[in-house]
Amino acid sequence: MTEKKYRDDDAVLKLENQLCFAVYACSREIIKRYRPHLDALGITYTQYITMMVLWEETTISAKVLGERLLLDSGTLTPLLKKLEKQGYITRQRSDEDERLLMITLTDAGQALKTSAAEIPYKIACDVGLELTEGIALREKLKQLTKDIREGNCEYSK
Amino acid sequence: MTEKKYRDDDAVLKLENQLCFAVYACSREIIKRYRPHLDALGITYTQYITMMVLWEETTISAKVLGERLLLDSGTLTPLLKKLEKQGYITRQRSDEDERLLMITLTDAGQALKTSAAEIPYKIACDVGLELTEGIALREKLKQLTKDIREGNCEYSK
DNA sequence: TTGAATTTAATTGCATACAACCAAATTAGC
DNA sequence: GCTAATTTGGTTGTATGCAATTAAATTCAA
Repeated sequence: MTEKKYRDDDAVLKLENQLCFAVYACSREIIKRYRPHLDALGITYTQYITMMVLWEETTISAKVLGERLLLDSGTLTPLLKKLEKQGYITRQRSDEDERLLMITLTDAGQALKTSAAEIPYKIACDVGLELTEGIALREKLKQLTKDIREGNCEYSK
Repeated sequence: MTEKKYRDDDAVLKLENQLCFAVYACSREIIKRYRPHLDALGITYTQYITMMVLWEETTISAKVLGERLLLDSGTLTPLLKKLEKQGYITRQRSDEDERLLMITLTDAGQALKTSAAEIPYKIACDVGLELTEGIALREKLKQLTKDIREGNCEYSK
């Protein structure tokens, strides 16, 4: 039983036992699957989820966009400039508050939605999860993300 | 019902409905939680999971290491050079096959494991999942990663 | 009302990720 | 044995991610 205890202590630092690595690896593999479909549209994965927010909102401040995507300005600023250069969005300061950078979907950006519409179906096929199972997994991950962000554990600062 | 159909079509491109974004966002938030603990050790998250494999194997080829971590040489090569510079590993060509770069844990690398041993417990506290629930989520993600990599769907190339 | 605190983007620096390409070593066929 | 194909790392270029800092605009407070 001493030996068993030894193995258990070691187990917490084994890669295969890490939830973090399971999430991290899965994320990268999923995004890799999107690439060929997104290459056809000329956008990256991060640009794709950014456009997704714009297809819902049409106009949104960079700050709120960052909150939705959980990305900060260091990531968003260059990404939004690229989307502007590609003609999918416009970037202009708010009249009421010059600090706010308002992002607006262009007609070309709206048109891109039509091209993107088939992607989720193609990916769903890859994933091979039942719809209800996929939804359950997604909601579990959302809850986990929320818990981690709120961090109600005093142990870790 | 026409209106309902319209809403359903739109739903597939909504950010909140994407499993990919749930995984992607969760991954980044988890890694963000690791940062303060890993900063104390002077390593990054990717270096941490790399060391995790070395703590199990002691010696491993760069190729097999990449297969374990699902990372390619473009990511691993500079990362391993940094770990070598920090004294945690050695990099040397195999005698039998000069193409193979053998990575070996040093004493300092082994010692680092002791410092890292508490991290999983601290993170587990943040995550706030029941053990069995965390295991279930982890295994679900592993299966999903496997399915995506194998990609038994002819629809997406 | 005016100087301090706050908010919001942008910038900088560092560390991934990964596709595409390249070079060296090895193996396979003939 | 010798050449072609394969294997394995390394390099390059592009695009994130994110902490830390800066700068401009706005709000708050005495």
